Amino acid sequence: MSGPAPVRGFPTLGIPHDHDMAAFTDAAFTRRRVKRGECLYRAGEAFDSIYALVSGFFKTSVGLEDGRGQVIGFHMGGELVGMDGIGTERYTADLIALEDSEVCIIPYWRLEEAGMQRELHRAMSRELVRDQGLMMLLGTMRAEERLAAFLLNLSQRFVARGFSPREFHLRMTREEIGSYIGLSLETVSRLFSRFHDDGLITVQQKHIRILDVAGLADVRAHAKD
Amino acid sequence: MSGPAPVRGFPTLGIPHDHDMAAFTDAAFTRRRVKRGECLYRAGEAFDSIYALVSGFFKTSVGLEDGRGQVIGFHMGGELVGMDGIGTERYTADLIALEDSEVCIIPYWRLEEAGMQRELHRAMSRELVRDQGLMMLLGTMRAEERLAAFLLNLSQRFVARGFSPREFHLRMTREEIGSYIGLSLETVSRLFSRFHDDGLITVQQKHIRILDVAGLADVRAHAKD
DNA sequence: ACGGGCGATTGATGAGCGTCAAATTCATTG
DNA sequence: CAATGAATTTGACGCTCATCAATCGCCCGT
Repeated sequence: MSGPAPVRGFPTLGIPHDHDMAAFTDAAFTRRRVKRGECLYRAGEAFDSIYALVSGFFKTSVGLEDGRGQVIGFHMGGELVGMDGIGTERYTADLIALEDSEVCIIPYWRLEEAGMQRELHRAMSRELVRDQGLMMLLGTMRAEERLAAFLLNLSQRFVARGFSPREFHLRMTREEIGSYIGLSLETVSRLFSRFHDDGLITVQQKHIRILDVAGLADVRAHAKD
Repeated sequence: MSGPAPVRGFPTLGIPHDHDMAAFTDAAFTRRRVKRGECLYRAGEAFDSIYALVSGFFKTSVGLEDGRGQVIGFHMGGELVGMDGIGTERYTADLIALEDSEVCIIPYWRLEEAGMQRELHRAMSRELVRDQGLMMLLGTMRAEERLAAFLLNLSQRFVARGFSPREFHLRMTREEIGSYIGLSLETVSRLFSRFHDDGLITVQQKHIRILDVAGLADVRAHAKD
């Protein structure tokens, strides 16, 4: 009696395929356009709605009273955000658009009557798994591995949405990347340069092209050597 | 137009008060006793049930194929675990009892017919917030602050369950603590000794007594000095 | 009760990465 | 189009914390 083989996959930092989102972006819910830099909700505000991201790019971040804060997630079209507010009736993080975007506003109470709870469960569960991946990254990986994992994850999510997996524009600053993966902005910049020198990627400002996917995956996998 | 003041609280690493758990531990669901070291589910196994922890102490951990792994949560009576399996129909982490314990087995499909989805939403949302706290800890805090935050969180959770907030038994090893908060077991041990020398706590093996709550909170709050 | 083994403590050493600083490039606005 | 400020790059330095190693003590089972 061996049972199913344990899945020991590498942390995903986000599930590439968010299917079944069509139900959330249906015409039944009101849409809203948000411009770059705009904030959909802030930590502490009363919770009322969940947001289905239709298009664009977002970050969620939390702050400490002493000013220190951290980016805890990047989000793109097809993802659901705001579920952190269900438990306490208040959002616990800020959601900020990193480019002009569009969202669907889904009042929480309407989920029940719409019979979309299964979808909500799945979305929340996926976020729990995503968080597990980020905690693994922050807890066990070294700087190189973190950035490689970050880039590969972005690549996966872009390709799942019909964009090129090898060439994309970063919507966030080095500082935001560093905050997300637990590094200083200088270290992030240095690692971009090193990956560039090693022929793994090309970097021009926020434009990234991945030249050697396998090489990046190796960086991510090998602890030290 | 100022809006509600943003709540900039310190990461909680777990919500002390898990009310409304009574519905989950009702006689309607089958109970099971697990002995120390036993495993309720493993990463990769087919998901079917959620578990309501009645009594005892547990850890959840995930592994990497190269052997590196991490403790991603400690759980005690009154908490709900296993929701990570909903999205993929497979658990994504191991759940292991750290002492003789008791759980309620809640088949996922029975949640709907029991009308307990609201409770499930709340429980999952609280876990999302807990994960946010741990990511903050792993991403922005220094070693001292991490251990102080860990101890204060344990204290809060114990008192919420009717135990003493200032005196308790650690159910986990130094290695498991270190894995959870992103430090080596040696650093954890050294910090226990330092806190002891500073008069903040007394440590005898796994028996902890908190002497100076405010002092610990200060360690947690002050970045450097 | 006793022995074996795991967990914990403590020290020494150095690597990794944060911090400070300066120069450079890019983006945005008047 | 020029100018100002923000974002990025790169270097130098040092601190924090991981690693390696040895010892000690507690807990468990026989």
